[in-house]
Amino acid sequence: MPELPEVETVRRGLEPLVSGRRIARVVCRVAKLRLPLDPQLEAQLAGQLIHSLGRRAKYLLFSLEEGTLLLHLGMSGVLRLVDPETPLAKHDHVDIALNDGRLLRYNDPRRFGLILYLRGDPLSHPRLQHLGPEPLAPDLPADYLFIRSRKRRKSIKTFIMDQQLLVGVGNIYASEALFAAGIDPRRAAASLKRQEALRLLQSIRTILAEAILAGGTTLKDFRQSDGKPGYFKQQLQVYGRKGEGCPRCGEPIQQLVLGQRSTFYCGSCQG
DNA sequence: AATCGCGCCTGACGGC
DNA sequence: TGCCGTCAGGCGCGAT
Repeated sequence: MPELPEVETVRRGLEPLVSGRRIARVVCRVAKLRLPLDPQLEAQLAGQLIHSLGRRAKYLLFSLEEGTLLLHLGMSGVLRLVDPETPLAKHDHVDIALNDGRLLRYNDPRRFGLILYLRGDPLSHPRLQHLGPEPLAPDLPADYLFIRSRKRRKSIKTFIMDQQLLVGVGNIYASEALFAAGIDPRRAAASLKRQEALRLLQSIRTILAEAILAGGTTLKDFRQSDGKPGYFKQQLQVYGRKGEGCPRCGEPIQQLVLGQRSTFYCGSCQG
């Protein structure tokens, strides 16, 4: 569900509210998300000061006095700061009570999310160490995508969604970036000319940045940390718009499946 | 090494 | 009304 802009939106919303707070206690109501929750989790976190809230790829990283709390929202995870009297809803799996009385509440119907407590350097954890660069890093070379795409035969759309290549691009923004760059999602990655690959990376960066400014995209589940939806859905040009007129040329938007994921594009603008 | 397909879960929706 | 199939923002695994 959440791609980079949604996770970053959550991070920005929560950061000022959790930094400097102490974790009073933790309550886990479900045994298993993507992985079984560590039975020690409640004890490991209790009493710890939260130094800061960071992000790597689509992971949130709570930097604690001792170690790091890693949290991934999966497809349907929602993390919100709520008042303690807020009634429990279905799929409210974990509460992290802070010393100011409020609760960080994790809700996740599909339970593809992940919550993990790590000691030591979180970036060297197996889940994080093979991740590609951050697309919004200022020092990412403009020709990074071009260089890496040589000899890669898979479709350019599945290629840019590969988190080992580049992090943060999921199914929505992959279609959007390819539309913005005017590139057919079915083309082999290696078939992109230099200028096309440069344009695509630039489109990815622009769209992710704009989506962050809009507070992310809400299709159904996603909520900002204050409970409001993300507003980038209104700016989606092709995703979810099969049959509607292309915003550029008016031809109907096409839909197909690539790598088992729905893909939207304009057959006439994206060559 | 790279690529593909599947499975993990629940819920919403459309067709019959 | 209900049942059934399909689909959904992610990721890791095993087979090829």
